[in-house]
Amino acid sequence: MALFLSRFDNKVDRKGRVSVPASFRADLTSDAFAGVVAFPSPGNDGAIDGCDIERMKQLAEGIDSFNPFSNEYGDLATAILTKSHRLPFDGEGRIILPQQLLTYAGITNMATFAGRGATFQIWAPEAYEAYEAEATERAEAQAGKFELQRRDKMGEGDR
Amino acid sequence: MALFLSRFDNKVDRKGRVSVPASFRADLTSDAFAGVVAFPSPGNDGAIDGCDIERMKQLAEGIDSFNPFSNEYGDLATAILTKSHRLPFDGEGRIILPQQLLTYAGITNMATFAGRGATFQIWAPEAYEAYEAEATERAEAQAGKFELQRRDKMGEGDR
DNA sequence: TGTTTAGTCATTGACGCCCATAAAATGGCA
DNA sequence: TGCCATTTTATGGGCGTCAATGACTAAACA
Repeated sequence: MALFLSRFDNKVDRKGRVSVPASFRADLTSDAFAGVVAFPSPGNDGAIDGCDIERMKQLAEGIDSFNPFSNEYGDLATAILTKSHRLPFDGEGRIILPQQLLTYAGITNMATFAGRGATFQIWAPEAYEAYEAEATERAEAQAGKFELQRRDKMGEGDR
Repeated sequence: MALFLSRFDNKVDRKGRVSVPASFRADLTSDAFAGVVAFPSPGNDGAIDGCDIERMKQLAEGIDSFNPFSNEYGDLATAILTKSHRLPFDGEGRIILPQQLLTYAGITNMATFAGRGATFQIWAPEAYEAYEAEATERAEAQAGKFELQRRDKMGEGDR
């Protein structure tokens, strides 16, 4: 599984191109596709979720396990799959963020890449600052709970 | 499995021809057939469901292997299979949408292609806008349910 | 022979690909 | 530990190619 860490603030040029952090690229390059899959985050308003093609395939297969003509399938496909974009790397490891995503995230000059383990997010720097402050506060409040959760998971794995 | 993503709004010319998004074409081209299989969506009124020939075969087999004496599924099979069209690509990757489907979907000048993973849909742009708004709202309300589903899937994969 | 239908060619604008430069990180060596 | 050399990364710009679409021509039908 991919492991995206750290924060990077990169420039968006006139053509809408952004360098994807070099440390992310290896995990985003496979035989199937070399680039990012990006979509408006269902969880964080103003954030773009990014992941590799494999993860998106898993997501699509998960959705496909519903009846294809059901509301569940349609709603999830519409909220995620139709709003997703394949963004291939150019020779320099850059991607072009579509106008739609730039507008949604309020990105103009700079884009903040925030590693989140299996996925990452792309934000307008100011928006990320605000989010980080809130999220950090919440994380501290829930730190104890998280430790417990993690120990349980690891226990399962050992069995 | 095919992975159709994103949304594309393409022009429909006087003869009912539309360019299929280039990124869809690879997944729609096989030895068996190069083109789209299209039928009125059983799930969304006003939408045309599109897929590759392989998926349609699976659909036909799925229906066939299910209780063949069930009226519900018999009707559904007839509705889908009889109303399906093979729409081959021309030299430029365009298809001709039959009058019947154009009328059904209310498509005149423009057609919206909406990627849905293993399949995609074709809409009149205005109709899609309205649907997207509803579907996104419902999806947000059910986000928790979806997360649960995904976690189950990933758990299975690890075992 | 007029009219519709499908296949082929032409245009234009966006995007992919390439090269150049600058800034930063890394490693070697004194 | 401090300095220099080398490599990697980030960024900017130019140009060719391909996708989307419009126009044209040939074929089929009445």
